[in-house]
Amino acid sequence: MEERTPCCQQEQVHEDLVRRVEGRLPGDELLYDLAELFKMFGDSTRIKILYALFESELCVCDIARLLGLTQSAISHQLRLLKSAKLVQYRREGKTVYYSLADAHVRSIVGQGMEHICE
Amino acid sequence: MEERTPCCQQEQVHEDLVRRVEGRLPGDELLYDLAELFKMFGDSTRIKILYALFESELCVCDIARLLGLTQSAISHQLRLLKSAKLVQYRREGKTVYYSLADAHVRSIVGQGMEHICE
DNA sequence: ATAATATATGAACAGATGTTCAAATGATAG
DNA sequence: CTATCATTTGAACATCTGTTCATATATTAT
Repeated sequence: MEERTPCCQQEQVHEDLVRRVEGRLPGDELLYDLAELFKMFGDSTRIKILYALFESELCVCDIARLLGLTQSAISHQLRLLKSAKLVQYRREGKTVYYSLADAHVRSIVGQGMEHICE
Repeated sequence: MEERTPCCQQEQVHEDLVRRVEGRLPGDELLYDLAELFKMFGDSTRIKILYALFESELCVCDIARLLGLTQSAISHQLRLLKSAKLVQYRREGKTVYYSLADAHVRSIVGQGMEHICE
């Protein structure tokens, strides 16, 4: 809330402030990876899959039936979730069962839900 | 890990399980909104903006300079973050200062960072 | 071996997203 | 009023994303 010298047009901006903030930012690569992680939560199909897995381990076609999408679509999404280490799987004969990989998933989704329910 | 009857081809699948899970899923609209929220975190420009605002309130052109993007690009992104209630702003003359809106932002981003740093 | 079934993968396409450029709005100073 | 500056907005465009369809792989049974 404190007053500050104005900003944009010349070199002497909030130059020192900007530089200080810049010094504290995590590296570009890390921030890129973080955005990639959140992209996984940023699609309603994938969010539904994760919520479903909150309740129970499920096979690919269970999820497909649950969401009303093709098995192929679900499989593509599961591959993404797997690559982000949000889900894991086990094979049982022809069937592959997926489940949550990690406790962070619940807490991230939970915090998000809290935010929108306020 | 328990064995189960197989799944996909007929009606009698994991039908009861699927129905139980279905009953516990939040409504489509809520899940859609949740995905929309996480989309906000799913872009490295916006993640950088949020991280910058962890450090300090900043004006639009500070952020533009910090990220090396046009002020227009930042403004577009801030509009999205504002509509998701992740940032707030105050006007001071010609300048508009943005800051974080809400404690959830830090905890969501923090949990995400923990996940990828494991 | 072949057939049947569950899942995975690749290509293609429509729709969404992020940036830039140009122009508009809002605020202050003269 | 006009001029100037910070920000916002709209349009255009290239890129990315999610789905479907067709096909491939993997497992089991015959």
